[in-house]
Amino acid sequence: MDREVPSPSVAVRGWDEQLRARGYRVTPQRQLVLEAVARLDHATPEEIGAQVQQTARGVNISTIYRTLELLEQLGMVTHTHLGHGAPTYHLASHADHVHLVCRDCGRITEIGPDAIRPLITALDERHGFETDVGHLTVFGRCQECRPR
Amino acid sequence: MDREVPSPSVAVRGWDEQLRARGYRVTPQRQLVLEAVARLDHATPEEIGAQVQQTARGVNISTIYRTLELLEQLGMVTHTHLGHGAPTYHLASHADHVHLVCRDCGRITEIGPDAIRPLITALDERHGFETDVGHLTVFGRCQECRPR
DNA sequence: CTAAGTGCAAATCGTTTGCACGATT
DNA sequence: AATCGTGCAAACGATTTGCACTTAG
Repeated sequence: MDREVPSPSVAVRGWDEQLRARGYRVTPQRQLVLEAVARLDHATPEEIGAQVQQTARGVNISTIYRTLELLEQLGMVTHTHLGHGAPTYHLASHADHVHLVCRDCGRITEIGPDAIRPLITALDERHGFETDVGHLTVFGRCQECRPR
Repeated sequence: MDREVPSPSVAVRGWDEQLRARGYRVTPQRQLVLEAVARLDHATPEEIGAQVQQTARGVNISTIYRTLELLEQLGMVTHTHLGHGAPTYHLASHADHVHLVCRDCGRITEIGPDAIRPLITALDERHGFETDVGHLTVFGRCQECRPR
């Protein structure tokens, strides 16, 4: 790839160092994917691919997948399943929230972790289960779609 | 299909009436799928297909999908996403529970709805959101896999 | 008899993989 | 220069669809 690597709108502090430190290489593709994840928030691999294309044509979708897998493994991004299709990725630093997905209108509401504190505590105390908050999605019906 | 329809090990009371009442036909395939869902609990379409095959060979996988969609629409069955692969189906009457999925060992724990009552209440009061309990899956780490 | 349901095969969607070429260290 | 990373194309698993044939009502 003939594109140079400019200083990124730093999405993750020291992302490049983190890569090198663990023996991975710093490539334009990896930077672009990370930036796309940061910019789009909750985007599918395909959407991330499209976003990346806007800067550098020719980045293959399989590279997107491989890169997302790597970044997730390194703890920089995480994914959640909203609905039935492809998973959506977001920065790990932005993971501490829960998604409410309306089964009728499809609207996705993001809420802070406060509402689920009691759940987390209950699962911990009663089942010894450590909840992965960022991965939690609650399906149901939103205010507008509920019968009054 | 040359198989007669015997009285089923009734999985859903009046399932056949419910179908006819809404203008749908009662077929051996639909009965078999419903029985398979009831018997297997948390089974994927493919597993349900395999179970159905044991009684009647030649039932196509696409029929399984179409039937599950219908039964779900009629409120007889529901599905949940445990992990990344195919969704799992179970009887709607058996829906009032939550799944805890361990990201490390993959173990699935089923717990009663009590632990999430506070969550349901909070989402309702604070966001007007009506939670679909049967569809809720919590990812995290189970007691055995947590570092002590 | 007639519309609804099914089987079959092909199409589609999301994702993964093998391999040769190119780029980072 | 030696690997690691990428692009490309093909393989894959899960699900959907078009269409002709079958069957419940």
